Amino acid sequence: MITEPKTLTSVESASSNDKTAKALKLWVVLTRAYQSIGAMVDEQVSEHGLTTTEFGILEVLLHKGPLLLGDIQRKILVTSGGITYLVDRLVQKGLVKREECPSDRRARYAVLTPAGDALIRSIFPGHAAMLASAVGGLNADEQVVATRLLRKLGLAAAETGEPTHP
Amino acid sequence: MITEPKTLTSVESASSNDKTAKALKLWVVLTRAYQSIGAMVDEQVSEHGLTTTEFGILEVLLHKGPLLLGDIQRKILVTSGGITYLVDRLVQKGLVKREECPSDRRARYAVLTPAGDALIRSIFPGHAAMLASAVGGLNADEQVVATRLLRKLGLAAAETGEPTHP
DNA sequence: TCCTGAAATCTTAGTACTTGAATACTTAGT
DNA sequence: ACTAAGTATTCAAGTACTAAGATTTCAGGA
Repeated sequence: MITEPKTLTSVESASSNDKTAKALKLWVVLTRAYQSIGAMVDEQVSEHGLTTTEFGILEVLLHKGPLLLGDIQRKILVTSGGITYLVDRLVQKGLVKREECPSDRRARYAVLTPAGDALIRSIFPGHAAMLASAVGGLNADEQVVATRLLRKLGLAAAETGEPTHP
Repeated sequence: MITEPKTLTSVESASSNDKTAKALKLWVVLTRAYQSIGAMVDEQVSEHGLTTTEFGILEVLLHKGPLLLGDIQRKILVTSGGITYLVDRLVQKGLVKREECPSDRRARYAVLTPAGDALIRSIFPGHAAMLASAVGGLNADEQVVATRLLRKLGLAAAETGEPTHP
């Protein structure tokens, strides 16, 4: 093995290159994994006439109960206009209805209708099973490790991206 | 600690619940991590007047050299109409040009223009540095582990999702 | 009480694509 | 030569949003 002689600056830049190379690689595989699984989710929920975002709203309403639009918005990460538009669509499909908030007349709750409740309950088990199979390339221990690292990664990135308030 | 008595079926379903619960959690944190970092990427490339998809095309052309449109299409996962549309936009911006393929006259290469080459070279270091900072919540060892697990996850999911050809 | 700033939602206009189908041309197999 | 399949393009229509701003309501202080 022959290593090339390096000046100090080239050593520094090599070390920085290694850091950024690792970061780029991590971003690439993160993107690929997300796209692969995301495509499967898209396909499955579209069979039930829903987009993934719509499915996400029904899912969160199923598990958390009625929520203010703003709370849903923050949970699924869309703009304020987006949540209005999405809930409108779900209302048109008869899956969700709006209800007044007694303590704040600006705010509205989104609530599952019986049809919406029935639909999400009928879809959810298959969705969970599909995800279990999609992540089956990792064994249980690996899944736990991956979950821990991704949570840490996501939280740190969210902080970096969103500089602290003034 | 008191544990409830369980029938055999409820034990089985509890074990299955654990499996799907782990899968769901993994999918959630994967999505969050992707969205957090993706938002930062979007913001940075939009400062240079590019969409993330356009940036992805310039990036792959920088690192792989001229590519057939179909190759780019498969790499960035858009439709055939989409790649024509995207390359058209980059041509209009003067960043890319099309060139004939001598060995197959149906096909066209996309090639960076000097302006496109200069642009992507000027953007890329900042992009890489931003990503390095975005994934800085994980130390070097954790990044390596995360990369290995995500690669494995993505490859396995891609196989599950895309059943083998007939 | 009245004002001011901020929060919650809604409205409007626009963007970045996708879908799907039709077209033109080229290559490869028989 | 004929046929089937691959590559790119065009085009119309549609989708799933975002961005920016308007509207209504609330909360707290002068």
